[in-house]
Amino acid sequence: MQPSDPLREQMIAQYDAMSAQLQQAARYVLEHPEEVALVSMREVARLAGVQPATMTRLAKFLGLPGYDELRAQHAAALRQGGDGFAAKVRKRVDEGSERGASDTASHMLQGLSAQLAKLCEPDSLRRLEATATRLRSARKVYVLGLRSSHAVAWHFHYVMTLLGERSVHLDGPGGTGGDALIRATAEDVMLVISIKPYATGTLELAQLAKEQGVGIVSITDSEVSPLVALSEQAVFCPTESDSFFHTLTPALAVSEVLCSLLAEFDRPKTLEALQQADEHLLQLNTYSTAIPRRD
Amino acid sequence: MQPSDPLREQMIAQYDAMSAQLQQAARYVLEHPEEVALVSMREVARLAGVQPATMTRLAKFLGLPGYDELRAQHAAALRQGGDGFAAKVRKRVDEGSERGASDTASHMLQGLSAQLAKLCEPDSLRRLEATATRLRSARKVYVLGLRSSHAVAWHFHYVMTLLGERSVHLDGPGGTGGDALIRATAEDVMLVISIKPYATGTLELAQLAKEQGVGIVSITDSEVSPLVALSEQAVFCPTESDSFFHTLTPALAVSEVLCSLLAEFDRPKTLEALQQADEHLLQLNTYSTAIPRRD
DNA sequence: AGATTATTGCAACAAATAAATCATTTTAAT
DNA sequence: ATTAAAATGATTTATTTGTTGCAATAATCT
Repeated sequence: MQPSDPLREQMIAQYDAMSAQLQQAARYVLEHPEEVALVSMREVARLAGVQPATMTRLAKFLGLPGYDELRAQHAAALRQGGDGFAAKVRKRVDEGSERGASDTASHMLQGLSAQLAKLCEPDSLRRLEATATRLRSARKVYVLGLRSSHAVAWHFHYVMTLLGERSVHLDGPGGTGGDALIRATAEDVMLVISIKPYATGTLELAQLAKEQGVGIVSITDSEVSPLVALSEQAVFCPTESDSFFHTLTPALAVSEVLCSLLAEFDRPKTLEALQQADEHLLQLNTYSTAIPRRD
Repeated sequence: MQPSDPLREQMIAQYDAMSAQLQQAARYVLEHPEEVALVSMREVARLAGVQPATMTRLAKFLGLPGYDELRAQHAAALRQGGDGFAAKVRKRVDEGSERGASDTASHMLQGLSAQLAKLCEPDSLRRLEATATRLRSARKVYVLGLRSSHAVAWHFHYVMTLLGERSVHLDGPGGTGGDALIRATAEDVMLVISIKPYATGTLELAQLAKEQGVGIVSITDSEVSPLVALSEQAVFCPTESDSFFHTLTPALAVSEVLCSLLAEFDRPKTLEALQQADEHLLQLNTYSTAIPRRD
């Protein structure tokens, strides 16, 4: 299946050096790698028509400490194959192995990279497109994301602001964030961002908005997120990382993709809006390329 | 994964009827179907953070005779997906031929994925580690990021807040953001985040801080960023994307890695801080898993 | 508030597992 | 043909597995 599987190659290379029973076992393993990963050794032995002990001996013959290692390797291969899209990105994980803290960092970044690659699965793309389409049809877009999701919500709103005046960020000092919903109608859509643990406030506001007839679309972390029940459309993004915290990076990526899709829908208008923004910010001296000196 | 997986659908449908522990178990199973097929029940339970018995109970709740059946079904699904390598490629080709918004999205996500992978280069890792080390030595960490970088700055600050009280976010209503610098000293460090176009305000504040003796570290987009001249350490992250906008996703990823490295430096303290935060937020009823009803 | 129910954690259990050990058979060499 | 040597089969053993029963806890209802 995979030409880059060193264990497979080794089995093929050493096949002729094996005894009859070992060959029979090896042949079955080569032809049914999934079974090795999925069922017990005894079952594999039975299917291969050899004694259980033979499987252990095969593993040792290959220089492995035991059969468990043989299964582990096949399981790892199946995990990669199963994930499909993320597979090619993940393959470098074993190779990295520098040292110390940069090891942690590297591992984490590779994980994130794989997660983004996973978002390219057809199902995710469909959801992204549907969500973008729904947002496009809205008169106003209310953006809601509390606590950790605040960063994503704010950024989405910020970009939308550059694009036009349709976006309203539901956040404000003194807990007045929800006030902007007062005049929300069924023509509007609310983009809700929330990942586990779900902030109570987010769910309450989303629920309220829905009762007002506002369409809800969401970026969340699971099919069983409480947001799903409220939403017309939802995009799912992974949040796991091998650090102490959940990662927001995939959620932000999703948000950026949505912005991008919305911008693409009407390129001329987008360009015009961006140019307006540019001029405005230029006049305000918002940006600079050198370190300004103060008076 | 496959929309036609009846067990998955059943779990999603009955999710709301499950108890808390059952939900936690089900969520893990939904998000990691391969693991269910590949490792033992006790291991799955450990990974899901529930008791072994809960996995058995989940299986029974779903109407299955026992956990073995749950695994068998997942194994069957994985067998199909595993050697369905060809099927997957075919699906991808079909998808490609229809061209559209999902094409843009897919392309963008793959680009982002590649950019994160690129951050694993030795030079980047060195810079990440050095920056984390410098931040670690600080008495206080001032976090500064305006305009588009606000999202990253805020998120970094938010995570650091969960970890302890060393972080100060330089942002506030009415342009008072810089005031917190009043008592900044040479023992402190400022983390500045800015990408092109560089906000003037960011550069000004950073410059001011440096004159006060505050050490500067930064996340920025280029070796020739104006921040480099001010900074003791800098991490560079790509920002290009094939959309109209620069992407912040790599910058956020870098920020998350920094948080993670800082957390790793002192694991016991981190765990304690997180537990404190948990308790605090629990008492405030900050989080919820169900849609709350209002009075 | 008290009673009842459901939920959860714990520990014990029998079954099944992989590995190790020993006995038997087969093979090859002198 | 006899004897080493290797290979195979059977048996045993220490773990590990999935399950179940029971007490402690939390939630719900009257």
